Order: sequence, then structure tokens, then C-alpha cells
Amino acid sequence: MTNREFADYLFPDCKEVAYYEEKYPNRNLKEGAMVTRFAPSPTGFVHMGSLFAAFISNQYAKQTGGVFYLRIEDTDQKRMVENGITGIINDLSAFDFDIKEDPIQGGKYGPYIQSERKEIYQAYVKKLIQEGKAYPCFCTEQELQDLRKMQEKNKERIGYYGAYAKYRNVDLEEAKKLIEQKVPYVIRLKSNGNFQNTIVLNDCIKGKVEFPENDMDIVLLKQDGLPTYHLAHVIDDHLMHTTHVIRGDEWVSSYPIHYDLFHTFGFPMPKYAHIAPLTKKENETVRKLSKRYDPECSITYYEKTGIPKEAVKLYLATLMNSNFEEWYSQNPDKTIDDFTFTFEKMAIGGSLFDLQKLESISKIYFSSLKAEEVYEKSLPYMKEYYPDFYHILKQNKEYSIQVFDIERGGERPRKDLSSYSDILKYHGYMFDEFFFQEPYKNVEEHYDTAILKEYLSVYKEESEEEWFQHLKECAEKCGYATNRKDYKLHPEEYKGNLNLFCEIIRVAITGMKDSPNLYYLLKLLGKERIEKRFQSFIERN
RNA sequence: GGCCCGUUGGUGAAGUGGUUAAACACACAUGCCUUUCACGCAUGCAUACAUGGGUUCAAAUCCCGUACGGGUCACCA
Repeated sequence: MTNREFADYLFPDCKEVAYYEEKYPNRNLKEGAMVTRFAPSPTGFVHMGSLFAAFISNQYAKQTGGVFYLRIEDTDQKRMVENGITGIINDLSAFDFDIKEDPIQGGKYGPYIQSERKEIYQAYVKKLIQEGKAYPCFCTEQELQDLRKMQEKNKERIGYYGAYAKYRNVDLEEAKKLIEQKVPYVIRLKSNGNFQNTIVLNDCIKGKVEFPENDMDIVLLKQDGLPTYHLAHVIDDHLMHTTHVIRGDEWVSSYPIHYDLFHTFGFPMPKYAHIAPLTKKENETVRKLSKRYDPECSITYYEKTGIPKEAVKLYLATLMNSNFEEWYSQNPDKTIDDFTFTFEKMAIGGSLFDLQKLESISKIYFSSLKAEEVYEKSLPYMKEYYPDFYHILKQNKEYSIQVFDIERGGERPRKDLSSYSDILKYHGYMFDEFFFQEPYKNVEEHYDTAILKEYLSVYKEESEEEWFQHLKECAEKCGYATNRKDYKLHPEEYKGNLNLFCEIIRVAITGMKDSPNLYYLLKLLGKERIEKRFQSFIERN
């Protein structure tokens, strides 16, 4: 039986490879345009490390006028999760990636779901079998395990290669019989590689990396007829004309396999960029950020805590190119897309994913927003997580914006908001419905509330300068120092310093010691509401 | 264990042979400013280039060994 006959026997209905080569022609893009992709498995939701890879791929495609597409790698049926695909697309769309092709909107190079490309992979495998470059293998799991144990014992290289490749030269007639008897089998590559030879990967990030040639007869098609990652990667990235394969560096060590496959098929190779994993430090040890143990690893964590996706993107940008941060602080009016990222500036070792740093970036981001923007952007979050507060905001748009506008903008904006949920903490007290739910719950001290009545009698709306003058007069009258140095010299002569006087008013109206500029708070509340809060504070004391 | 990669202050990092006696940012501490907090400014974190050897007039920067850390060795991606 010839290879050709055997191939026809295995895959009688396959199309010719030439059909696909013609169906998926070169992309007509300008010189230097990068075609990148994000290729996740639908095993639940997107991991921060994957998001990072997607961010990078998107950024490079965008800045070179290329194409960024999404391909779903669902060849492992065991790991499938319900709604996995829509979950990924939702997570991604929240980050405003410029996805040109994906399973939902389609594209010229589809299908974009690997399980729907089964016949394509089979066509290419058929060709390999015809050429004697692939063969069926009937080894059981037990046989492979035993082989491995034996190799371990003899301190040999572990794997299915050379003399250990049991079915490498299987008689095709025999093979046909076994298949007819329903013996399960896989299709393996008949590797021509020599372990003694060296191949070189010129990685865009890691630079020159040397490996021995692959000589493993790796599995191409699994028992269920679906391809392994290796086969799918090579066929898909060839047919979809990916120019830069950007993936996690856990893939570096399988480069020899991919090199072998690309050459066996006679395809030109794409460029590779292997990104270092995002890591986390825990008890003095550094490890990869893990979906299982680290809540900050999942995208939903940021939705829940209300850290804006824009801030997450800014942080990813600084992780991608360390010089981004400095550039951005010098060009606050520019966006991420105005920056030109380079592979040279990408970390070779793992970067530590630091929530504290993200928070600080988020604060800077919030401080750059206008009050109206804070209002609009926070609404969807509030609607989802704090519906009561959402209604308050909805009903008091103008007032809310005025509240958010206190000490916003200008040379020295406040930086107290790092997430949407912080709005409740730092602005919530300005809304009566919210404030009077549990006023003063965090106030432990007892204050000289007598000054409140005194102050109320002199309070009126006026310019900040006049207001402050009158405040000082009132404080003095109540026995408080208005000159810091005097107070430091003779503290016994006063009930306290002006800052204590202000603190009493502040706590009475906000329930907190730290709040923005008192003048604006009072002005926005108005005399009636101030009186109500003073009264409530006196009663509480 | 084999193969691959990495190792600069509390953290992320800049720097790839000579004004880097090591930038910048985050965190922490102190001081100044201030109606509080935050912001801002100043200073500090006891003089941070894993370690041994080599190349060189000169090395964090190039080469080799050692230690430590990470990745990978599936019909998972």
C-alpha cells in the first residue's frame, strides 16, 4: 500500500491543500504592517497575562497600520467552558481593542474557531502522509508512560523519537487493519530533525536563542481528529498570514517543534516575540500570576473594584515599555496610541505585577478627568454595584458634577480617587440620602461642639478670602489660635489651633477628618443643610 | 534530571565597555507648605550592579565557571 493510498483511505473527503492556499491569499498591507493575533483557549475568563499579550499585540498592529485578530483555540474539548467565547469577547471589548477579525464579526481568513477548521488541518496532514512525513501511531497511554519511565531510568532524553518511535515505520497494510478494528490512533510527525544540530531563534524580545533541532515525532492529530496546539499554530498562522507571533514565553521551548513543522510544510516562518510572564511576590518567592490564587489576575476583579480599564491599560503600557511612564507624565494630553512601542524596551525576565503601582497610576488617571467625565464614567459602575447611589447621582446630575469638581483640575489636582468605588468614600457624604444613613460611624473623638452654633451664626456665602477671614475671627472668639507659631509657643493659652477648629466643622459635615477644601463643601451644602448636619452632630456627641 | 532564560536599593526598572560616584517612578519615613487630607517641594531608606575567575588602559555592560530564581520537557494550550 502506498502512502498516497493510505492517505486517501484515512481522509477520503479532504480538499487539496492548494485550495486553501488560494482561498487565503496574502494580505495586501503596506510595508512594515504587523499582523498579530490573540489566541486564547475558552477556559473561562481572560487572565491578566493574556490581556497583557493581547494589549501588546493590539498595540503593535495598530501602530504599524496592520491587523489584530482574535482566534479561539478550542481544540481541547475537555477544557471547554460554557460561554467561554462570548466571555472572552466581552472582556476584550471592554478594553477597546481594535479587533479586525473574530468569530463573531468574521473575516476573510476564517473560521476563527479552531474546532471549525478541522478539515483544513486534516487536508494538510493528509499531504504530509502522502509525502511520508507523517504516520499513524497506536500507542496506548500506558505504553507511552512505560517508555518515559524507562528513559528516565536510563537517564536518556524523554520522548517519542528515533528508535523509540514505535510506529515510525509501521506497515500501512497493518495500520489499515488496526484502524478497521477500531484501535484508537493519533497521527504523528515523522521528524527529520537531528538533535545534534543547532537552530537559532531570533526572538524580537529575547534576542538570539539557540536550541537543538527537534527530533520528536510529536502528535499532529489527536484521537478525536482535532489538531494539537503545534499543528494548529503552524497552519493557522500560515494561512492567516500572521507576521508576528506574540505569546507567553512558556512557548519558547517549543520553538524547535514549530521550526520543524514550518520547514516540513515549506511555509515561511513568522517572527516571534516571547513575552515574560507577569509575576507576583508572595512570602519571598516570586511566581507566575495565577488565576487560581490571585484575584487581581482576573479581569472581573477590576470591574468589581471599579478600577477603570483606562488605568489598567496605562499600567499595561508601562509594563510593556518602561519608558512609557515618563513619556506620559511629560505628555499628559496624549494617549497610549500616540506612543511608539518597541520590542527592545520589553522586559526579558518576568515583570512583577504590582497593585500598588496600578493604584497610583489610576489616581493620576482620575485626576486628569473633568468632573463631567467622572460623572459619566462612574454611572455604569454604580448602576451595577451601588444601585442606590446610582439613583442619587442620576437625580442630582448638576450637583454631583459640582461635588466632583471640588479641587479638580488646575496645577495641583487632588489625587484621592483610585477607583469608582472611592467616589462613595470621598464624595458620598455630600448627598444627604447617603450621608444620613450612617453619619459619624467612624468618628471616635468627642469634640467641642459648642463652636458649631457660634460658627453657624456667622456663616454666610461670600468669597473664599472673606470667608476665611471670618472663619478666623470666629475661631479666635471661641478661644482657638489662628497663628500656628503662637499656638506652638503657648498651647496652654488656647483650646486648640485653627486646624482643630476646622476639623470640628469638617467632621460635623462630612463625618471624616480628611476631605477636600472646606470652603467649597460649605458652599455646596448651603446654610440650611449645614445647620441640619451640625444639629445631628451635636445630638450624636 | 535534560534543555532554555534570568539575577541592578523595599518594589518596578534606566543603563549593553569610559562625565551612570548608577536616571526615573512606586512604596515607606521625616521636614516644609497648608483650614484637614491629598497634592506639591526637600531629604532619607546606613556607599544597589548575585558570586568566583578571565578579556581590556577601562566592565553593571563582553567571555567562562558557581549559586539562586523562573520556564519547559502531554493525545493542555
